[in-house]
Amino acid sequence: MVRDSIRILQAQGHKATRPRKLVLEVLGEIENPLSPYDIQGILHTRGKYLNHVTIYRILDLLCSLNLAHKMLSSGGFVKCSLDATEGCHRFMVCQHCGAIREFADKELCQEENDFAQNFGFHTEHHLSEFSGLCSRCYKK
Amino acid sequence: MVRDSIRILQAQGHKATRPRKLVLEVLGEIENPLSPYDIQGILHTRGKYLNHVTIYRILDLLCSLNLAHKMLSSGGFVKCSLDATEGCHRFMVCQHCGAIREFADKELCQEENDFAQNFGFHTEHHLSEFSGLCSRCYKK
DNA sequence: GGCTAAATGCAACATTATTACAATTAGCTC
DNA sequence: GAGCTAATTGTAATAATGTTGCATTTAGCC
Ligand SMILES: [Mn+2]
Ligand SMILES: [Mn+2]
Ligand SMILES: [Zn+2]
Ligand SMILES: [Zn+2]
Repeated sequence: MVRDSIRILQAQGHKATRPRKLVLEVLGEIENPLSPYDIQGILHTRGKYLNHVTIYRILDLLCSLNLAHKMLSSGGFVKCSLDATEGCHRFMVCQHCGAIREFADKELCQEENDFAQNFGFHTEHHLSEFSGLCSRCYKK
Repeated sequence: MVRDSIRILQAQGHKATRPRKLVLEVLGEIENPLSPYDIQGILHTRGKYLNHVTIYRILDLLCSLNLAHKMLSSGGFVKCSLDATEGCHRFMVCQHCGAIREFADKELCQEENDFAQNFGFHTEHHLSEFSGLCSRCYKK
């Protein structure tokens, strides 16, 4: 996964730098979306330092290459996660316990593509967030 | 629309204050999502002043009552718009010209509800953002 | 190992968001 | 309509997030 991203990076003429590897490493292993400062914090606990400006720039690059994606998080912050699902990022956010679950579904994408087509809109990326109650919290 | 919101506000024991009326007024007439500072700016051009803290608090309240909603904007900021569509907020954002078009679709909601149900998730709000090319930019 | 464009770090700044507390006001009672 | 009071707003201070310009470093190349 991270290796793939680095290959794509290089194939597009970008360097495989230490900061880029570190950011990809974190994104690759943490399931939840992460803000730039989240990433900085995680790396900090591992004794690695990256300037926040650098992290912003790396995330911008990854997004522009579709290797990562910005999304709406429960708190409203910009987050990024590795783009394992080619333009489809969906999240279920529990309003009660805050749990976030990411998933992808190509059928929904198709429906959305068709729908947008009616407006002459050509869709490339699908982001969505369902808020409600997770199975645990719903039972209560 | 705004009148309705005020009624709901009062029914829940909240006061119909001048700042709340002003924020609702703006949200009700501007079609695009607005950030707290957007709202402050619009009011400013009309000779009305509201402190940004007040606006944040009002938007929080409106969201908690489902009278408004936070969303991902093209720039990644938190925006709010009046909730005319009961838990369904969908946006098409053109990656080229930045145009934002809001819409709602109950069929998509149904599909999403069903999908989430498979995970035991009970969906209450649907947010989605399609990014791609609007009809104009796609032609070029 | 040196060269050079690309990338990072740093500093300064801009914007957005939150907190604590004092001042004001909407809605109620009389 | 005047007075009362809890709710709301404004103010000030601060925190968190995001951007820009420029000096320094480094990856990829010869
Ligand atoms: Mn993507
Ligand atoms: Mn809503
Ligand atoms: Zn839950
Ligand atoms: Zn366009």
